[in-house]
Amino acid sequence: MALTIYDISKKAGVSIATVSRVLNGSDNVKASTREKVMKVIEEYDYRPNAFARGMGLHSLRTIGILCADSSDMYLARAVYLLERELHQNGYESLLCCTGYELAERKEYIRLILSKKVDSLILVGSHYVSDVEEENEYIREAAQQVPVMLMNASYRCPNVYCTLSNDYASMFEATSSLIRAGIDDILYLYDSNSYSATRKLAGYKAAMKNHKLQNTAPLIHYYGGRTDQINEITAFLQDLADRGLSFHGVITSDDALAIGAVKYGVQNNLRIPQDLAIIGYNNSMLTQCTVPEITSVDNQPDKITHQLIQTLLGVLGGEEKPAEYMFSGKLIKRQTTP
Amino acid sequence: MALTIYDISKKAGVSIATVSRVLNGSDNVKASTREKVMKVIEEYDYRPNAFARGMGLHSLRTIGILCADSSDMYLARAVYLLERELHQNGYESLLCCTGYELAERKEYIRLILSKKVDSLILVGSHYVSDVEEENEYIREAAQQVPVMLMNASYRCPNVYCTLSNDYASMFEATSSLIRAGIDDILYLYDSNSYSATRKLAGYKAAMKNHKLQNTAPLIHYYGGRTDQINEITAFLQDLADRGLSFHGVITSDDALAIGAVKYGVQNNLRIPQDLAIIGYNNSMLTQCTVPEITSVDNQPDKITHQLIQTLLGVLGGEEKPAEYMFSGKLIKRQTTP
DNA sequence: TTGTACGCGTTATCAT
DNA sequence: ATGATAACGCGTACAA
Repeated sequence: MALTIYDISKKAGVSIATVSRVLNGSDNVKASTREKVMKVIEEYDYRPNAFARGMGLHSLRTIGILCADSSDMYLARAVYLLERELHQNGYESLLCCTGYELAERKEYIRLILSKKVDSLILVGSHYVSDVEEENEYIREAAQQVPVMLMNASYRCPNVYCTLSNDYASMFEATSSLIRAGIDDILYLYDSNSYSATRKLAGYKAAMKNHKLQNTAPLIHYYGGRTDQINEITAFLQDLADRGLSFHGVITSDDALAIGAVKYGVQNNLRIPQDLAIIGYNNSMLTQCTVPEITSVDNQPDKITHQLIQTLLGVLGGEEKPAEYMFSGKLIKRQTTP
Repeated sequence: MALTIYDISKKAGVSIATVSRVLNGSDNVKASTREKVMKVIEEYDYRPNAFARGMGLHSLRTIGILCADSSDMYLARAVYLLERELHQNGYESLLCCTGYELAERKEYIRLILSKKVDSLILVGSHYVSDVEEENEYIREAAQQVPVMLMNASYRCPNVYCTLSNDYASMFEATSSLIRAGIDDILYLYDSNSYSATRKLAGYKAAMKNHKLQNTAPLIHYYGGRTDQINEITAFLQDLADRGLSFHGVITSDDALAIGAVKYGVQNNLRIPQDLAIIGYNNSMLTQCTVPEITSVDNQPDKITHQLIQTLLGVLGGEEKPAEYMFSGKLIKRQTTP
């Protein structure tokens, strides 16, 4: 059995209260006493029991990080950054891969809240739905602990959002192609999440802004798996075979853009002259093809950093803005003029 | 304040012992009593306090998943699979991104053990060193909880290993190129971990097996970041510029293989006739290039599944083998003859 | 089958 | 500055 605070107090010849004070860095301890106790603690490598500690403090300094799929490149990066910064600040991370189903998400959150986490971080905009009643579970969670949303926006007490301005980024990306003289820009996406909706809106607005109204035939949803690049290529090939004409492709994700590059190569199209391509997320995938892919960097590093800072502030009792918005950057490479 | 077991017991008109029995599925409860208690529990959505529960049970059903960097594609996949299967079996996952430094790893493990996890899963072979004293921390951890190693091997009581036979996979990959008539096979790697060492040994053995002794000039360590593909390409270009001749490249990771493909394309080499390439991990990267990359699938799905099954067995008090070894598969694509 | 009473290892509140 | 002691909320012998 592991040592308890009683054992240490006996060995050090003090009361458990004093040991506790030393442990928690209280000022009210004589230097010599503190030293004496510390010596015993180190000698026996004593660590306070986490459960008992949690009972006393009503916290184990643990944060629940929820994401649909932590093997997704973008989400994985976010989770990594969040965990590292939390750890630096003395918090541990309970990882929850909830999948994309609402029911599963709900159940997972109920469970995790009963484990007494200090806060919940919802990574990715899949957690916010257009249907208000599907967001009810967020409201409920926020009644117990602060809820942090990464890349989604939802107004509710005790919910804090940190996100990238996907609308503006996509507006700018689309506009840049139009300015280069490309009219028929295919928009390819694979999600209906909050941020996906914002991206699409940015594309539409840019097209409309340049009097390109009839975008409906150019907007396509790819429902397959994004790690099956060849299926994406086939999807585009099929569209072309059916007579759709396009000289630009903008995608909601770099993987989709890879499919577009392969489609172009496969059809001996000159890139970017015959086919310009812009991806999203500025992942390492953009460097994997020849030519390399122009993409939007929405700065996950900055977002995660701000999110954690906000969280620490909130946990410390500070008042914090309910929403932080960052701008993305178009990183030009070889698939655009 | 949240409800306690006392509140529930009062409302249900029973003692806390009975509520506890209902909660923990004891048989010794009359059906009608159980129903009565359950009704109250559900009515108030009562959840037992996790800390108090942990104290009683000496467990919160939490597993520590440690990996150097959860944004690495391969590790991210493994973490995801582990978390999902643990969750299905009623365990939560404490994620720890420890980085690649020994000191940091040690400190992280000490911390995490004090949080009373039921077991530690060390993902990736970086955790096992050639230097025995650098593995001391594993022995110590194993004295407290079962330690599961994914893709590494280390013999020690209470340590269980589940891994892929990287030696055999690399032996086979190398042999296949040699059989195709390629003698000068460059070996490019980026790690000195346990599994990296095994891979290299497999390459060497295959070369030696075919009387190709002088491999030293062909073996190269790339110390840069693997998500900077262009640096990898430049690295190979530099080797070629210095007069090194090679018609095959085998890499310890798919990202490195991407660099090789780009090197080939850049120099107008015919792939695979002038330059054959084999990657490792069979990640989505293999499908990102033209031509697509032949790679080794070391079946992370099977490994993680077995690892969890072993873990559950061990936690349940069963006797389990100390090591499980899986075979990899060479997935042939377009970069090999 | 059910209830009582104690133990678990802390933190926190009083005294002193 | 230090010590005694009461919570904290649950599990579980043991008793009934």
